[in-house]
Amino acid sequence: MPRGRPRQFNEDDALTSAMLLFWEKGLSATSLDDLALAMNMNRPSIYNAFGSKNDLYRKTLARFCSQLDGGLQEILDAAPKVRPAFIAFFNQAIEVYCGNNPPMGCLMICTAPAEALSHPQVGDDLRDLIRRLDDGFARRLQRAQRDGEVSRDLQPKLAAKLLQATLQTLALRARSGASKASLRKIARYAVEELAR
Amino acid sequence: MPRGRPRQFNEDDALTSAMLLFWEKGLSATSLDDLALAMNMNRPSIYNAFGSKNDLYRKTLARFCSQLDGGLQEILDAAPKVRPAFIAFFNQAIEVYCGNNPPMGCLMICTAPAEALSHPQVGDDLRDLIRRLDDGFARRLQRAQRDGEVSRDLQPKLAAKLLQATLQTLALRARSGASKASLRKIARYAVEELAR
DNA sequence: GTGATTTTGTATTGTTTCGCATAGAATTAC
DNA sequence: GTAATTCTATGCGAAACAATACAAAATCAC
Repeated sequence: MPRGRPRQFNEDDALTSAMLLFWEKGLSATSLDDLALAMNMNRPSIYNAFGSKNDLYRKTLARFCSQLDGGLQEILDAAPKVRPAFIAFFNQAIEVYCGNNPPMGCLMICTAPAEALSHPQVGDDLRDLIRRLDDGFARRLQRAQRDGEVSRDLQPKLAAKLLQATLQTLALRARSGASKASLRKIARYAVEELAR
Repeated sequence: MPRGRPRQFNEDDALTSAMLLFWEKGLSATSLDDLALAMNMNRPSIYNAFGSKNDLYRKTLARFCSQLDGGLQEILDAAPKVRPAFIAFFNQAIEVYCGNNPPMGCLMICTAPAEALSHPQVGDDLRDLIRRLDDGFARRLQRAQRDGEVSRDLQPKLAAKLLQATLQTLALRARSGASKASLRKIARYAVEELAR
């Protein structure tokens, strides 16, 4: 049990509120006043709990990515057949990318690149996510190759990068207003053409 | 010949300087002081010549895109064979994306999504570029289909969207530090798998 | 030359920004 | 109870911000 005055806010909820704001407006365009309002906290409490604005942004990135890279990787591994696995993965991503109003795409892909050069740590976060997804996709394709589900002369590492390109285009297109249906078509075609 | 005091700056050079700054830092993180310094202009002169900071950003977007969508579309149409055409297109894009130090990717793809929701006109600019590239790619694939270069059951419009996904991943990966060589591999594999 | 016109440079507007200092409130340990 | 601890709340302050006002400077038309 902590000693002092109990916190008035729920750390997880506050982080979610911050994430939604960063997701919509990006890092630079979001002010601490905006955050304080949305998180229902005073600025000093934010500093105390999460550090600087940059720290807070990176914490929202980390949680977003661990869910994406964890929860979705699970989907990928669960399904026994590779193509339904990827289809389910992409459909879940589409739900996230289009799940807000207006659709906001991917927090990382749509807001981090703009900051990556000014804030090297954000660049590192971006690079890490890309690499983890490349690796996860490649492993799933290699498994499918062992299972004889895909051609022997498919190149898992390169195909994985194009499947991630597909994920990225879903994020960007979602943010620019594309419909779920059109995104699902892209995903289905990508899986047919790239994992065969 | 203009009537009043002659301009001390070259509009094209000034726009280029502004573009490089926006390209590196994005719209929100770039201040008018930064711009004035880089463009070698006073703030009032910037307003007079280019309007508000948003207007200036969108003017840099417009010029960047017209070069991308014009100059590169030319490459695409010039080559008689579809796969070399796309390879040349992607290699040219890689040169642009990795042509600065550090590599900055694509001005539109790496900086506009973050602003797209707060500034609807930027969202429109993004949507327009995506649509124009989809259309240009699809037309080139249809031509290849008429020429018998690619399979009759290839779906040009969907394949075009995946080729654009390839272009986008090149931009994002360039900005997160990937080497030209690794990007060229991705491009080559994408053309092999998607335009066949 | 004179007046019209456009750009330049200085200065300043009022706002917003981040991060913190400080005092007050709420809880636990003893 | 009292002291220690931790969070809250008001609000400060120095800096940065976008945008404009205004006069001086530089050109053209005539």
